[in-house]
Amino acid sequence: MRAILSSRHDPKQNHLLATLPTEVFERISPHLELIAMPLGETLWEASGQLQHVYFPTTAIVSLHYLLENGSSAEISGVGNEGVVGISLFMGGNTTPSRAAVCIGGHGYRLKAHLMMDEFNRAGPMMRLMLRYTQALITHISQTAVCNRHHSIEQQLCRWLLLTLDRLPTNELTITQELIAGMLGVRREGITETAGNLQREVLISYRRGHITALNRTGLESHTCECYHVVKKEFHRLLNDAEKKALSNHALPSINHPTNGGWR
Amino acid sequence: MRAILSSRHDPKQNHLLATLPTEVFERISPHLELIAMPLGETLWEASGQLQHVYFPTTAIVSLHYLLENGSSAEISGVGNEGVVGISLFMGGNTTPSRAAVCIGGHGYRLKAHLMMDEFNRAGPMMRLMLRYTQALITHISQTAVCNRHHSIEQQLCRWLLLTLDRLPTNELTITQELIAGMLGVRREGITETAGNLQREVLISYRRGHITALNRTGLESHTCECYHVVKKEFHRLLNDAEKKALSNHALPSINHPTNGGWR
DNA sequence: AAAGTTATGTGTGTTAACGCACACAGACTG
DNA sequence: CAGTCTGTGTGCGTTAACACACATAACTTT
Repeated sequence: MRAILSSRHDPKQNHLLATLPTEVFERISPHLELIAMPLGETLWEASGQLQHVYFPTTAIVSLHYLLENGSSAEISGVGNEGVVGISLFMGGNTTPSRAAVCIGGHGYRLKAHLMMDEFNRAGPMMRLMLRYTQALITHISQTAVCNRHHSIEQQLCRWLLLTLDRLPTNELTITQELIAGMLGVRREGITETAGNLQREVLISYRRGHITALNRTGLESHTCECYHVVKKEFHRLLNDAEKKALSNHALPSINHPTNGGWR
Repeated sequence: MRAILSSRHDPKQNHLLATLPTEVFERISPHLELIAMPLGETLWEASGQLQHVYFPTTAIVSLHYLLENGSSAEISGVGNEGVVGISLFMGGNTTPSRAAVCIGGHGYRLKAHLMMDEFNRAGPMMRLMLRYTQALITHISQTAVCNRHHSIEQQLCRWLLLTLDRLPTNELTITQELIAGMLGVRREGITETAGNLQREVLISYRRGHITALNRTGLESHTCECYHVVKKEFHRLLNDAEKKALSNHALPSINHPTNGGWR
């Protein structure tokens, strides 16, 4: 179900794809399939087998875990800075967690076996995926720490900032209920906290929409976790990409200055 | 500072080393250096560069994060089932977290460049390390979920079980204060919970030592997180090792039935 | 425009974990 | 064997987040 290839869509809106050397990109680009990723769509259930890997451009996917008692918690989000489905090339092919679209939009997907072929060349694609995986590990780790020690307000700000950083706008289309599910807290807790942030004119919201009004203000209300994650993604996927991807004399080109992930 | 190679020590006490095909093992084994890993020793500070990777045999290392306010939380532990220093081959060479020995013992280390040489062959070593990394990601993810939703008692039981599974004995040499640091809770919380568990004759303890008396009982007091982690490690590093490591017609041999990680 | 659906607002009581303060006791040291 | 650490036990009061129960309000559908 190949969708319309309008000029509004470009695989290089995904920073990982944009970072690949031309040679690699040209090899896979005929097989990149533009897809709509509507809010709520499930990419896989816990322990489901992967048929594709997904490179979001305007969508954001939440990797999260459902507990036996029905509560949930997000492990990490993935937007235009990343790829969904790392367990494919890490060797497990599946995980105990789920993946679902939490901000609707678009993305590109690539068939699992084509990704494996490219990964198995042990070239720039492999190195890029491993670096991304390392960044993701930091993100997950920081989620663990944040869950333990920080307040709902700090966590909400962290989540909003990380999400906004992946989008061109400063408006999110999402309900408070969904956010509560991500953070693994009660919906009422989000309502109360969002109310406070709105009173301080850091955000404004209406039914199903949140707009950031003051990013600096949000940053001052969040915890160090936001900055740690940010910094690590930058270090692994921007700073070092030139030298790192070109290990073993493989040239790397075409790195956007910072890819919006600042 | 090569230590005494007594018959009590054998690199294959580490399950990853034991899983490597003979050819690979024989290539690196001359460079495996037996080291004492005394309680409290720091393998690296946050953002420190890696000189070695470590394969614990009888020691257990805690990967954890120190917050600006001084509190801490463990991200994951690593014992004889794993390796410390994955950021080396993932491409980052460092992480924002620390690594310190939390159960004293021994292990083997391998110089960073030798590990990289072997990894870069893109053979069984690489595949094994990636599978381990995937298992570690599950462990970290589950820590995040557990931190959000489960009680101190459940978490203490999880931590004790995961730790005991890595050791031949059922006695741990560790203080309640240290455990509190791992779980990121107050020491008093551990004292109280441990008191309850002792009253129920699941454990017994004295100053600096904890002995498990009833594993089944502990399992019934822990949360699903313990089982999820267990199962995933088994799936990735035992079940699948034969076929998975031997992708591309590379033979795998010498897999201990379950390596104590049941 | 009315009806239905889904999102948000607010209140009340409950609780697990916290922070602090200090008593006590096991274990090593001189 | 006394002295000194360093762990463990216990008792406060405090608090953030919880669970549950509704009221209200904003979009959607017909």
